[in-house]
Amino acid sequence: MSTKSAPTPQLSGKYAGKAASTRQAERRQKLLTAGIKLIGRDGYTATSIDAICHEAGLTKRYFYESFSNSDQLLIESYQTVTQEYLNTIMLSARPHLNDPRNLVRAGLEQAFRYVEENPDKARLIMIEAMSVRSQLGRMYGESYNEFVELLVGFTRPFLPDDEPGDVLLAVMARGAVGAIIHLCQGWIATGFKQPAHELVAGTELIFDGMGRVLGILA
Amino acid sequence: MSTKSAPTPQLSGKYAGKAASTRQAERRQKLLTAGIKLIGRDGYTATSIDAICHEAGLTKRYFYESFSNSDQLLIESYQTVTQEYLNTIMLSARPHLNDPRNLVRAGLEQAFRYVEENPDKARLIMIEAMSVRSQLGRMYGESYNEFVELLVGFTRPFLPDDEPGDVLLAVMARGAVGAIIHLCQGWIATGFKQPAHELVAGTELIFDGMGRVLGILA
DNA sequence: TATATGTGATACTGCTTCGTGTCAAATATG
DNA sequence: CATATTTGACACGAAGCAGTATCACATATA
Repeated sequence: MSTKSAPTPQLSGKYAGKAASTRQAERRQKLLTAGIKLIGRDGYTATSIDAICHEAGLTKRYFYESFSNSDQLLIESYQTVTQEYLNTIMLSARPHLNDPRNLVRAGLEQAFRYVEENPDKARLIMIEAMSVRSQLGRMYGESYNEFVELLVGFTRPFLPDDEPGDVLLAVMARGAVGAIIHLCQGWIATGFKQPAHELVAGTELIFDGMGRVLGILA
Repeated sequence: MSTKSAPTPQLSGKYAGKAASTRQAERRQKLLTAGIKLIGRDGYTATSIDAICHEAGLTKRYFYESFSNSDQLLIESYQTVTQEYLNTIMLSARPHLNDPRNLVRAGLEQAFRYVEENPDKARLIMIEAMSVRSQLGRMYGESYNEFVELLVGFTRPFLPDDEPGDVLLAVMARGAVGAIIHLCQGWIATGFKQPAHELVAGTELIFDGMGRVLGILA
């Protein structure tokens, strides 16, 4: 059919000096950042795909290049921020692995500090993700289990032999995580009026009590 | 203008043997019941006004007769169910007002039992209300404060003089409520697989620890 | 029976969003 | 310069929902 010379130019896929995969990854990251910001600030239902693209400086075509729909973006935003949150807490706690009281204090201080310093991200993972999680069904198991496991991992080295059993220990850890989350939710909703140190101190007392029940603290 | 005789019939507003106000109240109740069921079962964003009206056996006209929009219905559904939840817990706890351990146990047992017996209602007040609450801004203060106050009220009679101060006591109470709510959220999301008594026992341990910290329990 | 009001079904307008498609400009390659 | 790909701006159809309006029928009163 075609008698054209077919010079087949541009096979590398480079554009603006970057490879195709690089540009694609950058676009995806921009969308993720925009999604975290807008969903965290305005809420999931109030955030349209168009708004995210506008915030990211891209068009819808590139949204669907990286995500099949807005649910996918929410899930990935959630996982990204959760991981970051977890990492900062672990980093703060790591220097005190041998001292239960300072371990708890350092972890709690960072847990609340991160929320105050990143209110949008905190709102995303602590408030917005909840409703969708229930509809998406899955992912609740994963949701805060990483925190629970972190907590149990920190606790285990100090446990005496007559611990109350893994089942109850897991329930207590989940409850403790719930206490922190709930306090943060209220803190966010009331504009961080209460000083962080009060929240830390109160939460410390709860952990203190659990430590006594578990036979870790006097 | 009008030379009509104007016989002014039907001033009572009765219909189907009932007064206008009665019929109106019945319709409102039907809508509220339908809203609680559907929002709790399908989620707030997935529930349209049409669906609520269909479930209630009414038409949209009567929805707007009783509620200005779906937010109003959600708020009222939330308040209604929350009050009911609170009442059942208070009823179960009342016989044990002089015994901290049994007081806690009876309250917790009912707190979890209600959730298992009324999953839709529990999902409404524990999951669906959260996201909207944050958007509606207000109402977080009110949200679980009633539970917190209930808890503090139950606790106060047993407190020694050297309690850690109202501020910390309030933080602890909010944390405790958060622990219960979070455990219930996970319980709902995983289809009530875990036996209720395990959740009760684990939560009891948390309360036990707080009781020790507060000087109530040995 | 005649009239006025309550009720139910449904149509309709307006709006928003999703997901896709089109087209011209920008950039790379020969 | 010529051609192919990438990009950005925007248009378009389909769908869903909110809120209102219309019309026929049912019920109450005289």
